Amino acid sequence: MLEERKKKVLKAIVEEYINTAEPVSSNSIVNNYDLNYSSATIRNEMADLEKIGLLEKTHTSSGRVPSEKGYRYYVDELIKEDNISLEEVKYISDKLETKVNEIEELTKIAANTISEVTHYTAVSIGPKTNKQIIDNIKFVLLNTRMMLAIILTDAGLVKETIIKFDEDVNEKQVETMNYMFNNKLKGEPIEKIDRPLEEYLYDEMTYSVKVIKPVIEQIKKALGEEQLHLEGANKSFELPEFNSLEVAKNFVNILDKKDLVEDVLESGLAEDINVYIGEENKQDELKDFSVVTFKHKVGDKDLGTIGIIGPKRMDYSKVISVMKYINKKLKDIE
Amino acid sequence: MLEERKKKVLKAIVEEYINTAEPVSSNSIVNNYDLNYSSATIRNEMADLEKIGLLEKTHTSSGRVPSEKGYRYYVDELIKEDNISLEEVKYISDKLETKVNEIEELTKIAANTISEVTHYTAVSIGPKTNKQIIDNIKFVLLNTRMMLAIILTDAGLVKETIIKFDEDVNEKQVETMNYMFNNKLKGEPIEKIDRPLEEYLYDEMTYSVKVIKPVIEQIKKALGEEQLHLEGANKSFELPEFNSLEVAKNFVNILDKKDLVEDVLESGLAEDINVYIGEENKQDELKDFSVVTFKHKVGDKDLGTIGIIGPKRMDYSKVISVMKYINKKLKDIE
DNA sequence: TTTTAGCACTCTTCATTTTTGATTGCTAAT
DNA sequence: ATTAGCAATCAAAAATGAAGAGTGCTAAAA
Repeated sequence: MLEERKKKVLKAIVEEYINTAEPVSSNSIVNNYDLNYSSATIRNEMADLEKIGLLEKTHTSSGRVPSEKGYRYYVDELIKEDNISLEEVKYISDKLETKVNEIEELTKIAANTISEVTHYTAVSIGPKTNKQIIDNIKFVLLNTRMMLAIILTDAGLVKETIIKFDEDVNEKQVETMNYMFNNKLKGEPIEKIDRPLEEYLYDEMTYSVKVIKPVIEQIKKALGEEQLHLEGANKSFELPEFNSLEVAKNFVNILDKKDLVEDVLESGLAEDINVYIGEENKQDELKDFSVVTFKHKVGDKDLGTIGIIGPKRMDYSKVISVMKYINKKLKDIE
Repeated sequence: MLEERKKKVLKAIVEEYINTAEPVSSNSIVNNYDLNYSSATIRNEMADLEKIGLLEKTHTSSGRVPSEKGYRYYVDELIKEDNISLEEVKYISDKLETKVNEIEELTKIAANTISEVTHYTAVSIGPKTNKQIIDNIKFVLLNTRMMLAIILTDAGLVKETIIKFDEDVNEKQVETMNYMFNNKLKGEPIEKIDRPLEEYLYDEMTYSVKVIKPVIEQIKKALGEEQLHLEGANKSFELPEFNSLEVAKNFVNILDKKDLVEDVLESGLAEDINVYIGEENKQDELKDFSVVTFKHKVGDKDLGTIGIIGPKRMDYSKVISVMKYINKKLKDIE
């Protein structure tokens, strides 16, 4: 347990560093934060905080910079109040009130809003489908060789996909499919659309493999496609840490790897807001960045995940407050 | 009209510069290209080419760099043969053979392929819908307050969109809508879904505005949404010109502005391949970049546009060859 | 007339040195 | 326990200098 004054010093240094991106000197916090001690006293405290690994120096005569452990302590112990202004609350409420017909659309809007308010890069991904319960499957014949499959889940998710055939298909066949698929799948989780089901259907239906196979294949493909979305990639480039070409390049590379970003969004374990600082990230590529994510959930229903990827020197207090507020708002909507 | 030797010198300089990104000296092209003259002779030619504005110097004692006019001359007059290898042809053919059910998907794959083969950043956008002829409109009731609208066009495009209602809707209403919309719109271009049509439908149908209005609104919205797609943003960052932070930042900013990229893709006027070099771009933001685009078209049917955004020092010969080949292949598929 | 060898001149790049200034840690006084 | 004061440290910026790549021009050669 840290003494009260040490906490104050650490908090001041973290916040000053978040603001300026420059190593923080003993003098600068004496002047700008209400610590009525001389710089020498602060220096002693800083030396202590460095000893227990919460601060770091870039070189012997430089100011201090928070270590990852320092940020972690700050996030866990030193941010108490919400850091969100009335204007921001208003702005967020307004944007989330847009009428949308699809959950994915809402998630995108939320990601966009977070990026706008925090000035960091946001990513989002639609709901994980494979655990969702199938409520209804509809097939609609578009023409003799083209059909639309529509899958509705209990979470209110609607997925459509086009299926093309190599031979003509008629209404009667589609009706049978409608019956068979619903009969077999209604109430089951989406992941049930698997190998055994395929075989069952081959057996059960008299229609050729040429008809059933593309249906199953395409449905699986469509449901598997995670729709990744990116907001405000350019915003990060305004930050001083992105003046290093290496950092900028790494960042672009990360955003370009969809699998990686997906993995980042999916690896959040906490109930509400996940914060991963630098090396805490499971992904090697992210060890110089911080990530904050949350799952948009109503009950057990997973409706998508939204995250921010930014520098370790991230305004955690703002980001977490905004995310909490948006998460709450989203729950209200659904 | 340029003398033959001057053409050779210009070609050599442009190609050397495309390869090395370094100002080209008289010596380097004497050694590496088959110009059997002394460096002094080449220097004289270079001075002449500079006088007529095809070359530039970065400072008095530096080698030459092509001017935009120089690149233009190179593109228009100096690239004759296709610059595409057997391996590349094979690679492209293989990738385009992937079975896809939607045109947008095919366009994405094509964009990805172009990016892979040329190592530049590719962007693509789905077809402009408003001129397409409506072949069929289908409405499918998903539940009492949710409906799916499916629009098929003569170009083989299928667009679906979900529509939510504030009041319950029944099958009979949907049937009437099916009839009315098709009756009024089949054979008409999509842009016909406009104000007069709305009013006509309000009059003609007995259902409340609460039902008709969201249908029209949402259909218009869904059809208006251009699906922008990006491939290989990170590839550009490997190029030496992107070592300048300013250039890198500009580039990220461009890619982030969807309207701008859309505009870039849409502003191609040429019949097949459009090449815009630096200041030739209508968009201010692109004056330090070059853009090559083409429209994926079958007959009059617009099926999407694909483009590359890269440095002015772009391998025009490779990019144009690859695009021509892919364009041809795409036509074969449809 | 065209081409080229040769050389002075220009300018960038890179490495090295010097200067400046911010900041610390320590010591001794408060 | 706190702080004033000061030497020591180190990065960043500025200044200096040497090396080298490339040109343009002139006068000779083809």
